[in-house]
Amino acid sequence: MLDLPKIYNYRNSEKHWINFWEEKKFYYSKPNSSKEKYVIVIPPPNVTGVLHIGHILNNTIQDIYTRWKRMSGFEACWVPGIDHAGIATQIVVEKDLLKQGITKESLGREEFIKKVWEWKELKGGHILKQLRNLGASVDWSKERFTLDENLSKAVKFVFVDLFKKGLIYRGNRIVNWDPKTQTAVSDDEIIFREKKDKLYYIKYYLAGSENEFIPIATARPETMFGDVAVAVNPNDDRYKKFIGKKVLLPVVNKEIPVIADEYVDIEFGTGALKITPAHDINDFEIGKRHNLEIINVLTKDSKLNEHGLEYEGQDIFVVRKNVTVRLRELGNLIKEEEYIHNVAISEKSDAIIEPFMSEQWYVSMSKLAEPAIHAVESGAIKFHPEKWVKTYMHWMNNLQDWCISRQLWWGHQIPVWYHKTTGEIYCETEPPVDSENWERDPDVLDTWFSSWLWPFSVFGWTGEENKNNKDLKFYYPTDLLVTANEIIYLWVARMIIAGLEYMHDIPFRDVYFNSIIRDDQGRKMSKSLGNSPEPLDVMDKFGTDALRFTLVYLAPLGNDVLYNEQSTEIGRNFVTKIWNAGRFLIFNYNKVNSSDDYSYDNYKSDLSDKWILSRFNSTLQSIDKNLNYYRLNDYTKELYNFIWSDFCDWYIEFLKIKIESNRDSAGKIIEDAISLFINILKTLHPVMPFVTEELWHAFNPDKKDSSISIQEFPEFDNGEINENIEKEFEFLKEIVTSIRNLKAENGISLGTSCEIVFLTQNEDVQDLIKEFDDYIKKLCNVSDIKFLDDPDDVPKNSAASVHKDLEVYLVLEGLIDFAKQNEKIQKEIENLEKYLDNINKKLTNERFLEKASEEVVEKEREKREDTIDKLEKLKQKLEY
RNA sequence: GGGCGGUUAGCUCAGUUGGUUAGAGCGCUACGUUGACAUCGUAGAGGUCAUUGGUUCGAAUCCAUUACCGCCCA
Repeated sequence: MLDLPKIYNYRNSEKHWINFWEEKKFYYSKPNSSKEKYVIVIPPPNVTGVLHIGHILNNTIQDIYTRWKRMSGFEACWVPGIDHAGIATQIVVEKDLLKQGITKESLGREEFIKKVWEWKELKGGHILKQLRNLGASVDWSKERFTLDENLSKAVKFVFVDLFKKGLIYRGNRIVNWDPKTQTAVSDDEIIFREKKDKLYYIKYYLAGSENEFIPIATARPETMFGDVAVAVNPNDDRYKKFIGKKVLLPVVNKEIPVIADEYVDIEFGTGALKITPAHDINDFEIGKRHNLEIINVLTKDSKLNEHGLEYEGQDIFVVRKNVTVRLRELGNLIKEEEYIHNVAISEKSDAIIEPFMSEQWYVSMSKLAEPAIHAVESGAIKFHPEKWVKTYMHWMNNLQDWCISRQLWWGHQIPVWYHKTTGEIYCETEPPVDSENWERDPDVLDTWFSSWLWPFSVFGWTGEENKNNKDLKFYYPTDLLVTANEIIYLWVARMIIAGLEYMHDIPFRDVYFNSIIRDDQGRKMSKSLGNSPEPLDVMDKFGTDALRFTLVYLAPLGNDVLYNEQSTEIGRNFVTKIWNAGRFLIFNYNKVNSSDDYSYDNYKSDLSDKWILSRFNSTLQSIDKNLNYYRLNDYTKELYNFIWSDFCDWYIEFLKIKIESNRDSAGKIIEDAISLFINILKTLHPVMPFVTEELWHAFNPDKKDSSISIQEFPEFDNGEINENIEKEFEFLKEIVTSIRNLKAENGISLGTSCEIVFLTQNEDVQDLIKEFDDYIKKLCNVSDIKFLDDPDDVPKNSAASVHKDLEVYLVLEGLIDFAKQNEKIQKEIENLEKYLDNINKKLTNERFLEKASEEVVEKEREKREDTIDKLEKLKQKLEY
């Protein structure tokens, strides 16, 4: 083996192994494997997307499971891909074109779409290339795009099928209208932002009256042209007398009724509400209940239409000003008040969203949802953490129909044609034969309408005709979905619905909702805040393994993660630790094998060897449990503690001494240690693929064409786990620690050699110390060890520590501060007395003795014995 | 307004079916460079487990209450 360089060059290592893994096609999967499959489909990122820190966690988790299952003998398959992101992509390309002075209208639909494809080929899907840097073990041969031919076929098939089943319909509803991009957007594409506005108080005079009026408070006077009623709460004494009468709508001079509705909040504003069903979702609902007319007063670019009288053609914000002026002139304006409220903004275009009546396509959800509710209720699909089941159910039981049409050009155009003369609707996957007589619906489908088919469309599903193709049969249903809880409705629920409707089976068995990563002040990472570290920079600065490890280590199941770049040091330091442990082993292997001072012989394992094997197997057992229960941070913590504390701090420290004191079998000793270390590397590989691959190859110079990623994941052996061995070794550790402690307390550096006296009557303890006296001497820098069995023989000038069946004395003439020692012992005695009091309280409590289990009582008795014993010895010490 | 979470060391968090003198990492203090590692080692200090009440022999853990914080939906 070649000695390792002092510093691990992760940059070279990462570049090298990424190319190596791809060249060797290790992660390509075949559907005819004899192995059991394990499948994950990636949540497809936007074609316009760039990698952010949340992607790193999400994809690292998918990679951990893919690599773990692959090493555990499964045919693992992780499918990568991207979605076409209708609005976002269209906006990006439109902006690009505008820079050259070109509008999409001047190009026409067909030419514009060509431009979008050109952009996609050139710049789109950059995020997948970034994902390569993460070491994602995806099957690149299966990369998919939601606008691929087959995936498009699937979308068309589903639309036509649902239409024919009567589950897709066209309706005139209020939608969230983005006046800038002129399309409907879904609730989920909207963000709310606080805005300072004004609340206008307006008199609506009672018809025929000069002085009686109802005061109305509104933030949107410009919509009054669409007012069809005034609503008050039926329990509001102020307005009871007006119910059923009419008021005169100012400016418009039209009479509208006063109606009663429980919805009206008596406390808010004046307690009277103007009802504009076309421009407010709540008004729309009230209008429906009272059978009111719907008057749309806006155009698609949010100007007033013909209902706006003299204001027709003016932008709504201009109208707001002008109407207010007019109302003041007319004497109808009572007052204006500052008003802060949340305004809906389009996430993609930043435009203020306008509730807008328009004709859109809808999917009727309630019937489709039933089996999807059952699938989660019955546990066929499991959520991790489980709490999201509640959120899911809450939504599923209050389902709204899904608006799927978008007034865009980029996407799947709706397969519906209208007859030019009869108006008849034709909905098929292929255009009508006499196409000259038909006009196609210009709208495209919501991007999620293709994403909801993702778990089977990626495997070639295009409809009924091939639902049993080879890939689907093998890969569907998939095993795990890893995603963010933000899209539980948007995507997860809909995939379950689609899977059950079209594959008659759930799309995945387990759903893991990964943590949301926030900055160290708890704020969401966002571009506008600039609080998101650039992942590629962090990877370059700390190493990819370091970032992967840190994020998983910090991400507890079900909670958010507060992250800042500096915390990546956790991972970086750990990588360094592992690297150096590997370097130490190789260095010693070479030393032992190149010198005549050492030889290879069989070696009978001692307590420390049995202990580390026991610890390793316990660790393996927990790893298995933690990965199965999706406790990923426990998986990393377990490994971190085992490697750092057990393997490095203790086992390697013992190993150094062991090799020197067993020179004839040093070869065997180091080989055993290396084979254990290689197994450790395998357990670490899923989360840290690069450094483990690098080290594995260093230890296996003859396996140049292979990879740690296709080795077998170590299985735990219950027979190696031995509680007694662990206890015994822990006692040994306690002895070593107590000597170091005595030295530190008395201001004696570890470098200063000194003498130790052990006082014990217990032969097992004596044997243990004798067996390891060499280790104790070296680990604590002790020159001499003596045994005593009579307390009277203990040297007067010594500091002591008391243990079960053992007292340890540090002999150092003249250097011990006895006052300080006594103080410390006194404190310990006080603590122990308090502790003993508590135990005694329990043991004298009859109800405790009655009701607590035998085991627990016995444990308390033992504790009492030990404490009394220890107290006694400590009190003796005080006498010196 | 409705729903779902959270509150444990200076900071970030573990603590899985109630039984530990409540743990880890970072930070802090002291000492240390002996052939893996200063991106390190050895040791130490640091907590009324948000409040109040209840259930229980026993509560950080279960129930209720209050306060504060966060998220989702309207």
